[in-house]
Amino acid sequence: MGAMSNVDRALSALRDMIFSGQLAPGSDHLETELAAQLGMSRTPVREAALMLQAQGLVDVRPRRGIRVRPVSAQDMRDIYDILTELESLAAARAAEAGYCSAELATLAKSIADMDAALEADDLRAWAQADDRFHRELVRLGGNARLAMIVAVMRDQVRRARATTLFMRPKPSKSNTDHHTVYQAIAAQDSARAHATHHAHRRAACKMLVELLEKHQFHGL
Amino acid sequence: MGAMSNVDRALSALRDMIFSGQLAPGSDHLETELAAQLGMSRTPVREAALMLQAQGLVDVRPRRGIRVRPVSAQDMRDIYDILTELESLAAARAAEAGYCSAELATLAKSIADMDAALEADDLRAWAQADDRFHRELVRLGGNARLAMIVAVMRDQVRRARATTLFMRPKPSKSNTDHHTVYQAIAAQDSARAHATHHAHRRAACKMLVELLEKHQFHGL
DNA sequence: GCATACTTTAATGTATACGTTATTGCAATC
DNA sequence: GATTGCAATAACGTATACATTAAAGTATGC
Repeated sequence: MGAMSNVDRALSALRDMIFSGQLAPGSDHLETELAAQLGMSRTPVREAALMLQAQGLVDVRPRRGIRVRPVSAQDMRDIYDILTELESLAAARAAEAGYCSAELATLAKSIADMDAALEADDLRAWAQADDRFHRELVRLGGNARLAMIVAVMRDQVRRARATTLFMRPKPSKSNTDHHTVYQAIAAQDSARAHATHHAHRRAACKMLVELLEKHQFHGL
Repeated sequence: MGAMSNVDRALSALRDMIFSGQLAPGSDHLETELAAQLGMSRTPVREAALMLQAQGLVDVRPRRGIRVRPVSAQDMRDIYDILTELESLAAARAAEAGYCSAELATLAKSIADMDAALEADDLRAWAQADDRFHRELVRLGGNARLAMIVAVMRDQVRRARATTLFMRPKPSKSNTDHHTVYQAIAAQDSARAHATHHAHRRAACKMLVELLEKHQFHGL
């Protein structure tokens, strides 16, 4: 059933450790140590590390160990540039696809959840719902490769987003943006979906980069 | 010096075999066989296969072997959608960067090479120069991640492009497009660089997809 | 004291061995 | 004849052993 190989376990364990900060950004870790920690041999750890390298989460450097890649403000700008274009394209394509409201239910639900979370001042719940919104939006775009790239880019900024979550201004503008994007998609207004989401992402990027630079984070 | 590991050798050998069609799209290949062919053990072949999977060139499927991923017309559309957005963004960013003409020399050279190749009716040379143009354009965009994604996407359509190279109409429009993009970048006209390149890519996509569908390629 | 060449060491890259497991072929049954 | 269950097999996932190699430490000469 649960065809969970050791490589899968290593992958998800390492991802968790990276996102939780248990493996700090910039820190190095030997294959042997990680293998011992995870209770398996070097082989699956090594393979997992290679996959994480392909996803830009670590650098595998001969004899220096597996390094957790820190994310600078410039990295953030680069990543958001990519996210902005690709997610906006997905929004436009979703609008063109002519989904009925039933097919947009998940998207609507995540927006409602965000509103509720904002009301309740529950930022963690808000962030989760925000995640769902963006994932669903990209799924509706109907381009699997695009979805994969976006997922990888989002993973790269996950730590930074989590760290800055409580420093940000209340994301009420964000919520109205999501509403607008939703309406544009429902109305099959491709151009508006694109434009609105594009602006939404640019604003998010600006805010995050300013936060990072203001707080002098070397690498998150 | 030449720090060539077996993994590196396997990677480049497999890439060559995939691009040349020696490993046909859709075909399966056992780790053991490839290892024997490349004169090494399974380990480096396996690691190389995992990397190629991350780059979307193969699927590694337990007990069915390493499958060379075929590219359908729909894949082509998806890939070109991504390429169109990201390369156009790169063009815009390159224009904003304010490069001097010396810094744009490589770009200019590749355009000149394309013109010369077209004049000489040397399509292979034209394709090579076209490759250089797009690679350099993306490099000038200054976003390393974007460059990497674009490279991966281009690799995925490489075979299909090579196969259809001699079926295409003479790419003279393509050359004038490149000129226009170059001029926009040199003039630091970000919007025009973006718009021109965007249109250029959309046209290329349309032409390729029509070719693929007309000739009923199942997967290239 | 400093630089250089050598030794040592430790981590990786690769090969190989082995247990596990999906698939294939075959036989028995309906 | 088709189907199901079982046995055989072959490929993979993983562990481990070994070779390679870069880095660190050490001794030597100046």
